[in-house]
Amino acid sequence: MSRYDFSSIEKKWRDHWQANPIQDENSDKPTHYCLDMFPYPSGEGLHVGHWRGYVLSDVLSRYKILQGYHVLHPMGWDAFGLPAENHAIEHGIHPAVNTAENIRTIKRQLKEIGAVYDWDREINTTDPAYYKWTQWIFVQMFKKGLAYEKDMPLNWCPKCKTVLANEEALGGECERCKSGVTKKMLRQWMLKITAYADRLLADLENLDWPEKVKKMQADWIGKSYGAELDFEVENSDQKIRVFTTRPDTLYGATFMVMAPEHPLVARLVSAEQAEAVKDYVQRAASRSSVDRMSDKEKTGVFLGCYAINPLDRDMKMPIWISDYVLADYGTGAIMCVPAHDERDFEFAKKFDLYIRQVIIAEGEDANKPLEEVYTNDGLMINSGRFNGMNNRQALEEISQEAEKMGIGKQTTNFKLRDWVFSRQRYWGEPIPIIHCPTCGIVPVPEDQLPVLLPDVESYLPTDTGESPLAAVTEWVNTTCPTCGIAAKRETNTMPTWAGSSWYFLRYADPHNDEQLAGSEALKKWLPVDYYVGGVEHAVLHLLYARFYTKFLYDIGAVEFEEPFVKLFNQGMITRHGRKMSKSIGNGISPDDIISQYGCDALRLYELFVGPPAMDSDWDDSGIEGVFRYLTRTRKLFNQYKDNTIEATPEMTRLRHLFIKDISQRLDNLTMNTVVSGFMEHTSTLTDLAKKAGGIDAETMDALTIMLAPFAPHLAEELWQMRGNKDTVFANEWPKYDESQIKSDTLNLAIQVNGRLRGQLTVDANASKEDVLSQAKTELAKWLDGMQIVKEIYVPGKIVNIVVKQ
RNA sequence: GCCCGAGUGGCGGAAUUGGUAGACGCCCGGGACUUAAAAUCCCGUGGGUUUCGACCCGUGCCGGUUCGAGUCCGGCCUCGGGCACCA
Repeated sequence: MSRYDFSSIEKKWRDHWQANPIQDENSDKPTHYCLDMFPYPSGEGLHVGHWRGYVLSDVLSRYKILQGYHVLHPMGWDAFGLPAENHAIEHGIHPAVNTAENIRTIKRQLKEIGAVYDWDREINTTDPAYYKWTQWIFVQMFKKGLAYEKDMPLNWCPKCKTVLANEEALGGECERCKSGVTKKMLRQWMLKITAYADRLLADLENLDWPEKVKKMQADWIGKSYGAELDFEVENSDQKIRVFTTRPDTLYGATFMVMAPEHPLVARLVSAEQAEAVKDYVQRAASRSSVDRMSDKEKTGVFLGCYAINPLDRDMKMPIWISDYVLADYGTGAIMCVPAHDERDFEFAKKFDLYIRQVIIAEGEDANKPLEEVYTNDGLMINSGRFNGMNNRQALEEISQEAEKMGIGKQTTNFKLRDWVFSRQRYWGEPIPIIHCPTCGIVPVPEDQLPVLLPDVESYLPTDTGESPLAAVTEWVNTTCPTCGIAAKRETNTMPTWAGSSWYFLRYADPHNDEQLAGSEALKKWLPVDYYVGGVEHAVLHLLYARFYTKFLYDIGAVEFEEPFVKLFNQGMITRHGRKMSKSIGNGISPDDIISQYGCDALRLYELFVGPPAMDSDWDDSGIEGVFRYLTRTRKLFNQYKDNTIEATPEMTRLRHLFIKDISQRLDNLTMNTVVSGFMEHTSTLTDLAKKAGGIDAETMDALTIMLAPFAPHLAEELWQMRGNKDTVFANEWPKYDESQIKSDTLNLAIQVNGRLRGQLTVDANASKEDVLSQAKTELAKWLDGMQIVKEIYVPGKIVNIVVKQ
């Protein structure tokens, strides 16, 4: 038997499904929405690493179809973004042209995977009919005060020449080009995602998502509980407000540090220190965040003035500025407790500031000098009437005390910052805003949406912080929709995340031009039941999409608060241990694999390569194994398709075991072991068939149906080979009966003192005494001359005889 | 520094959650078929000792619990990932 002719089989069924879809669009079955994170249509096309998630979601979709669901499994394009724009800059070709070309390639590739994508629902974020609604959402946010303009120091990527959101500038590096990010003072559009911080955090709890992703989001939102406290400044009527999570350490606050950008710095600085402070502030402003973070040692300058510790008014706290205090977290100023905070300790050591210990480990000598920072819990010392109290309790009581004194209140703080939403680039949705000299900021009226992205002469970004759109004067100059006088359009565009923050809604009703999606369609399909994609979007796309959904819920546009019920992150496929990419030259094109082995084999290997949630290394010869399996299965059906016999007891038992193993493993998403299961059980079936001279119809049916989600082309072929006229997907997933799996005999391991000494086959109904006496006969040579201490029998598993000399 | 993962044959990985470690596959070796090769099929394949019946040792390291530990507990080591001055 030679290798099976996959190419004609696969072509035949692809064409057949195109003409005869396996699902009825008007079905009234219960619905299931299985979604892939839609791709950016990169010029590199897809490599086999991308396919891992797509195969997984396709298998799950087909499984759901066989379980009687009407499944929505759509695909589309997240097509705004820098690569297309950079390509345009280099070649002078409009990004839309290049993007369309890339989409054609990837769409062809996706069709060859044999996926059940519903191409009638294809969406493209750069389509004006789509981004009309992206802009509409922005206008709604503006109306609710959630989109606002602000001057602030922002992450600026000098290479991409645009501002970046905090989420795009992790570790001070541009998410796209890895350049060091600098700060630039610019007037930018912001989205008030912080207004949703509490809900975004609280609702994580109920999501069926990987714990890792939930934790990453929770950390990113970063809620902390503490108090805001006001400190008087000596010889001044100014007060400095700080945020602290440790009010219990208030007696140990011996100095204070403010961010260099803090508005009070200029007012408080003494004449003697003015020069030094000015230098420091300027230097801090000019340094990139990478620079600032790479500092090994703390830096700072004394302001020349003192704050007063409210609980110990004799304690004069020198006020410093330092860039280790962040201007945009808390109040931009901190009380420093060097004895109990590592950073404050380091700062105090560097500048020789007073350290006062206020918490001590239980049982420790209070007079022993503090040698290193103590951050654990303990008992209060040097803290007036709180001495001897547990510090956790002191935290409560000192907070209350501060509140009573009118100098503080309990509060919470978030690490999450508002979302910098404008980009100084061409290839994005224009922000639908008009600047009018008399009316100010006016949103484009909804009936005038979309604001079309105009053509430009040059796509080059500028250094001025202005988008290339600013040069298109005939587009920029418009009239105010409110008062009608000459006005100018906003020239910034939206970040690429804008379109992807709500696309999953659009698939439900992709051609609606009245609403972003009709409520009937939304009710039918949403929220997404199963979302499959890479972990790299843990705090970007997934957080933004949750925010958008909550906002749309608040304005009544959708009826659910969380977009994705269940999330699965597939692992990366590497080659020689490295991520596949064109620049490294280790990418493997699915096109080549398909022409050599067919897409069913590729699908199976994508699953067999390793546990779906873990990274796996692509092995060129590994696919041989699954290909051989498909060949053997084809051969088996060729041989026995007409030899249907009565099921032998062994065959019946195998069928139930086969169904159980595949079903359970599939439900657990351990796809690699599903493939193992197919191989193992099909091999057993082959042996049984040889012995019996045929296979029963029910077993052949079950195998074919179970194979269908994994190798749909071959399964459909096998189904047809046996004379069936309908599609294999019209069947129901086969069921198993546990009682049919039980065998008449049990194979037991027998041990002496926990060491394996043999095997025993016993009747399944044998009594404990019976089994033990058989085992002892078998173990005679090990028990001879020994005293039996204990006899253990775990039914169906093991016998262990414990002996001693 | 902090927070997650993960360490099992030559390799990718299984192990029904405390019960026969190494399923399934790759690679490799032997055989059948063939003029030959490819393809296919069968057998072998953790290490060691061996009187060929079997016996020792083996899941990163050290210790513990248990009749029994890859799995549970305590302490380390290594690798991968995430966050990183958030007061």
